[in-house]
Amino acid sequence: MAEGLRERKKRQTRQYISDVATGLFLERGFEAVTVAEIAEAANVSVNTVYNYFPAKEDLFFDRSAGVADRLARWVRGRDVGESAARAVLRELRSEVEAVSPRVGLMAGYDRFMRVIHEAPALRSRLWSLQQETHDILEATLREETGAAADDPLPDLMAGQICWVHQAVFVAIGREMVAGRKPAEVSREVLVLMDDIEDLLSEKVLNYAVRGAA
Amino acid sequence: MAEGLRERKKRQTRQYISDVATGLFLERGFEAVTVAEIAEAANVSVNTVYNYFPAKEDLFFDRSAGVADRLARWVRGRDVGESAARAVLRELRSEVEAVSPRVGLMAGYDRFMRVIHEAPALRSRLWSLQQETHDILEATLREETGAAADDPLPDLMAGQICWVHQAVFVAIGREMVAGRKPAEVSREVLVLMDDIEDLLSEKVLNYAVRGAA
DNA sequence: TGAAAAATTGGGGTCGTTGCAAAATTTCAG
DNA sequence: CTGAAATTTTGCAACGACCCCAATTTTTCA
Repeated sequence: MAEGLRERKKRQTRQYISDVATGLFLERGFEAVTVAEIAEAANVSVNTVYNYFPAKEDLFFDRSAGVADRLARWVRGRDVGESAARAVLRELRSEVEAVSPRVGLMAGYDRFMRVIHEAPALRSRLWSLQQETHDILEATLREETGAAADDPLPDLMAGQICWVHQAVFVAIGREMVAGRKPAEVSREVLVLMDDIEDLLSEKVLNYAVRGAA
Repeated sequence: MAEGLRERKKRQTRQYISDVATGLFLERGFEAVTVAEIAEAANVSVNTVYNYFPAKEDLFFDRSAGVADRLARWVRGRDVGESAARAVLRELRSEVEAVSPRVGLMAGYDRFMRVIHEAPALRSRLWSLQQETHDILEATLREETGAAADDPLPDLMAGQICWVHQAVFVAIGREMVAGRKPAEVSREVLVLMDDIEDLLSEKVLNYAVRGAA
């Protein structure tokens, strides 16, 4: 059973509104497009837009669900004998090496970045996402290491690991906006990641090592 | 001569509006206070408020001018033989040890933090400030080390140093909001700073050492 | 003292966002 | 197949931040 035609239609409508909105944003910028225009272009009322999306920014970031816990997932999936930081570095390198769209290495990603760059509201959203990523990662580290509630280390370690993540993404964003080709950026970022790893202390690189299975 | 009564009056008006606004914000929260209310309470028109402050948030952060370049100033003022990171750690420890209001160690600072915490627009502003701090610090490190324009290190080092700064401030904010006494928080944060320094690699701790005078 | 410069104001308007109640649509029991 | 119930969509009105512009008041200085 398809669990209702209603549900399907709702998801459809939601997706359609988001698509139309994203299209307009990429074409004319975030601030230049009004919610009323989006509604009209999607053949719904403004209220319907707000029924699905709590704010205008959510129309843009709809695709990026499940990004906030990516770091935490990587940490949870680390190998035996591997630390949290090294797991993240490994996964990140793997994505970069594969020129994966998941890390922004794709033709046309520069358009996305440019739209974000020009809209303070969207940049603000990215910071929120970063914060969320940090909080989830901290909680995960706390669980995985069994650290006490007043242990400051999970917080600090999450900060360091998020910094790695952020540095990589900022670099990718900058190069892509500068008009470089994904493959080029991939190679360049891989050497940057060596620099980044060099700046991490042994304490960070050896935190939360997974014990023998 | 006093360079004009006009200038004086302008500064006075500006200060007064900001004071009235801050008072209202601390009393009732950022979002609950309307710009129209502020204008009325300050005996000016709404347009005058916007003449002095580009946005509502600027009314709250008016005091924090010159915060964005504090890290850069500390780095520029480092001793002979001292690195950028160590200079920041030293100055920061000095402020924390002195229970300085400049780092939020003062009675009533919890009110500030709480207002910020509850208003997304204000949190967003803090992130902007952090970003500005980073950019200024990066530029300073580039100058001070004479690094090439495509050298990634100043960017990364600025990231690490800003992380230190941010970790300290977040900790202070959290403890103050929790209702702790400034002196207590000071002691506690000093030991946290030892943990933080422990997480920095030698590369970071020895970057941009000032040569002999 | 009077004209130029600058500050303040009021009015009107746009846009994001919310609340509410009416209207259209979908579901499902009988 | 039908009608009532549940749910979605919509229109309308409103609030608040913010902007533009022209009128007006205040300050400056020749």
